[in-house]
Amino acid sequence: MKSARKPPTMADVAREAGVSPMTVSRAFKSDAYVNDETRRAILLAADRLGYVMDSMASGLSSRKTGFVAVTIPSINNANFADTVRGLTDGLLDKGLQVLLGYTNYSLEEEERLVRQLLTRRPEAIVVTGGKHTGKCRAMLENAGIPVIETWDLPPDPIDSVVGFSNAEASAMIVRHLVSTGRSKIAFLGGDTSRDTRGFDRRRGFVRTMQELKLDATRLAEIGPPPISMREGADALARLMAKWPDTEAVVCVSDLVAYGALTECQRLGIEVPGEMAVAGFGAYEISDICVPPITSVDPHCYQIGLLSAGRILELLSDEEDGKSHRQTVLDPGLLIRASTVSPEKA
Amino acid sequence: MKSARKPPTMADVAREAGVSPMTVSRAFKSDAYVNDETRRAILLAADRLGYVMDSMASGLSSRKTGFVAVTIPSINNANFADTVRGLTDGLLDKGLQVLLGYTNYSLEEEERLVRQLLTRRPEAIVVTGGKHTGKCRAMLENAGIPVIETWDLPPDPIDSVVGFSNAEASAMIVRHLVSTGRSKIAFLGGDTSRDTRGFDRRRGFVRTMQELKLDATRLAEIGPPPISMREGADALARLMAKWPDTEAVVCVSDLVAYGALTECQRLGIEVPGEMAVAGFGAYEISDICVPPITSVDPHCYQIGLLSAGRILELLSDEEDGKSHRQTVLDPGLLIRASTVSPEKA
DNA sequence: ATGAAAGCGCTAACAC
DNA sequence: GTGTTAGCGCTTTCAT
Repeated sequence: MKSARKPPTMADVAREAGVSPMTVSRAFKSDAYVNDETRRAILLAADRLGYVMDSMASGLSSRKTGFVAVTIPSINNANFADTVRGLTDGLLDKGLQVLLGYTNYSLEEEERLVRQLLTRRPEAIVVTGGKHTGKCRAMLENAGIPVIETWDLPPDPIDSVVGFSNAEASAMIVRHLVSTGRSKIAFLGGDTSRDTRGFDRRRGFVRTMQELKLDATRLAEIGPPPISMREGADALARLMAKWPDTEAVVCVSDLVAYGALTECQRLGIEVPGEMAVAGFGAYEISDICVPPITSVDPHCYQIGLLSAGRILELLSDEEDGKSHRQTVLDPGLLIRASTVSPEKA
Repeated sequence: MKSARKPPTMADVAREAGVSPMTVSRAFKSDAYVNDETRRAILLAADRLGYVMDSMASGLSSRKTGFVAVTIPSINNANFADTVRGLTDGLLDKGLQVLLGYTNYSLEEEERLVRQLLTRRPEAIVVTGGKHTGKCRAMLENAGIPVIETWDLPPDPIDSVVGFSNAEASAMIVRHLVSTGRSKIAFLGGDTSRDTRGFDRRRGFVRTMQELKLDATRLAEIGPPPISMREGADALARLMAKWPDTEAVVCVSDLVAYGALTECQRLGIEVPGEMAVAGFGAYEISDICVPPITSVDPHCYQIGLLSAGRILELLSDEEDGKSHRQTVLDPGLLIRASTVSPEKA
């Protein structure tokens, strides 16, 4: 089909309806003053011509593009997808559209992406994480729009924050495992600083183990993110080769945890009898697998929804003064059969 | 931080660098003729001011927004995420940016979304599926840009197609199961016309079973998409309550298949000994779970990559004549232990 | 309730 | 190689 003729403009609609372009413009805004009958006629004319507004031109003129830019590390990740859903849902009625990009867990790619996104003059920008290259941070600071850092609690926030403590998430898990009588506990993943959140979870593990006077050296390396289930399985195999008496594993994500669980099944290690397995992220898999896996729920969707709320707040209020607000979420601990014996559950 | 001052314009950079705005414009295009030294000076001046191009204004003027619009049913789906990755990767060097939206598997939402996306004047649009509301189809036809329908083989395509036969995917699975000696085969999912691809998979199942003179009535209903693993598990339970002698299940997706597999484990049904389980989508889960699940690989990433290629083709060539091209992919059958006994594998 | 004029930030087209 | 002019499609502002 691909009719190469260029689409009709507001002027075309105006001519068709016998009014001025300005009236057409008003007819398309729900709030503006237009005679009901005139509006109806205009909308009809528009329909006849197959007119679709040009929001690029509209944005240029009004200085409101209707975009909210969002960066996530990976599009293929249920956790971040949920956050994006929350954002989209929270912005929908306000006429704001999410402009999404992903960084492949790389700060350099984030810088490139942020520049590209700012090029579209979004009205606000939401980034995952609180660590950025210098240039990237500068761009965000100077963009003149609300900036929300999520999924983390940066020590020196750019503007607003909607996040949680990844270190504390690990601490919760460790305390839970210790309470079930385990002490030879290992951590799988989080060895690369590329995945800052995973790194923090590992730091939280080590710190908490040390606080409890336990051996915090059982750490299995996994490659850079995205981390697959397979890598989780491999990591568990290596772990058991090195420390065969390990009683529990804290995993950087549920995907790793599930991989580890399947590896236990292959190795004939009984879960939770001989080995407790815990994950992070409250992915569906950990709820339904056999046995279900204990996990931490970071409330991904809420992160998005709260970010949207904060954006709307910042966009309406002219309170440039009291910015720098932190919204701290409390991750929930989902205790399941992978860490507690059935009779105790 | 949120400095509310509005960002610098090209004119500001021009002043700072002592040149005309036009020269600044050229300096930012890699191909244009600008003195190397002048360009360097301009880029430096831009950096000093923290200048970031306004591609909205640029797009308005040049009639090239650099957007490729994409609609997928759900953002929380590894298959569609892979297609988007393929698209993004295929468009990256050409300076085209994916503008993503999701429809929640609803044709009405698709219509709303397509209108919103067209508003941004994308240079091409990629939609998932070949079924649309009348208005939506009209908008796509009249947009004057390349339209790619994916993940399907529509009988009456709008423009280009990059897809595969969902019905044939089921046929492959059925033939495989029959070749392993099963005949009492059921289908899980695909009962709602909302999920047109799932529906087609189910149609393919029924048709193939009938062709083979087998009972094609063992069909378990599942609610509207997105379909969770849990729903797959529930469906299997209902199926076994109704037809306890079922020997194999063909599932509308790997998520359903995995849910069914776990339910078998809970019910003490041995897979593949007492029950064969097959899925669709080649999700990672089906590769790593115990036993791994036989699946169909639709080559999601390739769909995206090929769509990107087609777009670049259509955008460069002025061959409006020979449009309507169909690219048909061949899904691969991944035979795994959930349908074949270990000794036979 | 509607219209006219000006301009948003950029680039196409042409001049030099 | 660089500058000038005009204008992309819309909305702001002011007038009526």
